[in-house]
Amino acid sequence: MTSTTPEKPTPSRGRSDAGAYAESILRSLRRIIRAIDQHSRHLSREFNLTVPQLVCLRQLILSGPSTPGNLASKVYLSQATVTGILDRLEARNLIKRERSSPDRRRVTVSLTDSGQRLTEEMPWPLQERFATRLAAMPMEGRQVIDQVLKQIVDMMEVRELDAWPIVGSGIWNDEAEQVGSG
Amino acid sequence: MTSTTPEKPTPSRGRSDAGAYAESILRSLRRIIRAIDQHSRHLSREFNLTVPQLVCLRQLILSGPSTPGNLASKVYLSQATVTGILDRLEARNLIKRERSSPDRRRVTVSLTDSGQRLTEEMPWPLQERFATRLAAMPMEGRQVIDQVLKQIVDMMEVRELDAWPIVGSGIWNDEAEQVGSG
DNA sequence: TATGAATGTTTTGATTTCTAAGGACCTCAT
DNA sequence: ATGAGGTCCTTAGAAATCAAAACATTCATA
Repeated sequence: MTSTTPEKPTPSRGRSDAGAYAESILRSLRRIIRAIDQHSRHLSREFNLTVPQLVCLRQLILSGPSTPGNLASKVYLSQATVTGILDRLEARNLIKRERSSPDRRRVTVSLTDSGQRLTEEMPWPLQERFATRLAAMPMEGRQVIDQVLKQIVDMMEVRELDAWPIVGSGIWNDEAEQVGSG
Repeated sequence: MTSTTPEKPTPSRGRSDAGAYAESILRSLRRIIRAIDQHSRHLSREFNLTVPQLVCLRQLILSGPSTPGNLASKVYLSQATVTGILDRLEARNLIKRERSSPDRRRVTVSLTDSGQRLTEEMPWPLQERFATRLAAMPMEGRQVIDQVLKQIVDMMEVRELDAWPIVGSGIWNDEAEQVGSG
């Protein structure tokens, strides 16, 4: 309780024209989340690994042994969630956990041989069809998808300092700040 | 730090240039899902309603009394998921369930008065900040976001119905999914 | 040395989410 | 009418997901 006392439900009305898009965006997001989940279950049936599990394993290959907390931040999951995922992977002997000697609070997570092998022969974590279609698009299109998603992340994620001008956030007005890369 | 992931296109094995975008897209999607989930928990703490619950309630206002299955398809959730959500809403007396008289398999779900009232004073299911920023964008920007998300949905969703031009040409058949004759 | 703040992980408790299986009910041939 | 096969909903079982609480450990400092 406390923190921000509910200073009365926000107006909630007043979505004049933005409203239509907002509804549609919400619907699309829901469908995307669902499609990802369904694909995850498909992978699980087929290869006995879910998408989050696969993502964690891949990250371990990419960055080498790591701690749960570190891994969590790399894959954008909470520490608690990663603990659960690691439990299941450990039970199947795909990763191992060891308490570090220097700082015994830390746990070092690393791939076992069979974990390494399995991960390497697993397919890409998102839909094969999606990847295929993405690859079939003109580069420009892929770039727009990438940019738009980053923009959504930017509009959605809560971050500490949050008082910047809303005016030109986007690839439409001008090149905008970061995001560029290339 | 904001959203600016230091995205140099990753040198993922194989994937050439589509790979870089694919990695980045996967990351962004994960972050979006997380942001939505976190907002849902925030709403839950603040108003005691999660996003899926709110979405179901809003849909009931929008379309009037409905059956669980119907509701599920409107909000893009499985029937089982909606059953669970309705259980919690019913326990709080925000909706009620009645078996239909003509066809007793069906259940009619409708809002109670307090459900109606509560739903109407709840805020928009997605981040206030997101909605605000969306509204602050030029119309074309919103439109592009909407279009891109729809495109992603289209690339991701598995729709097995809709006559695929499969016309058995042999080579494809053994791989072909369970299209048809289920 | 003791003690409290900080850090890192796991546990707890709740919800969401799905598929698959179970139960109730309807329809339509036979 | 009667049973087979659908349709609709709920239950079962499992994973993911988070915040918050509980543990374990380190570190600074009185």
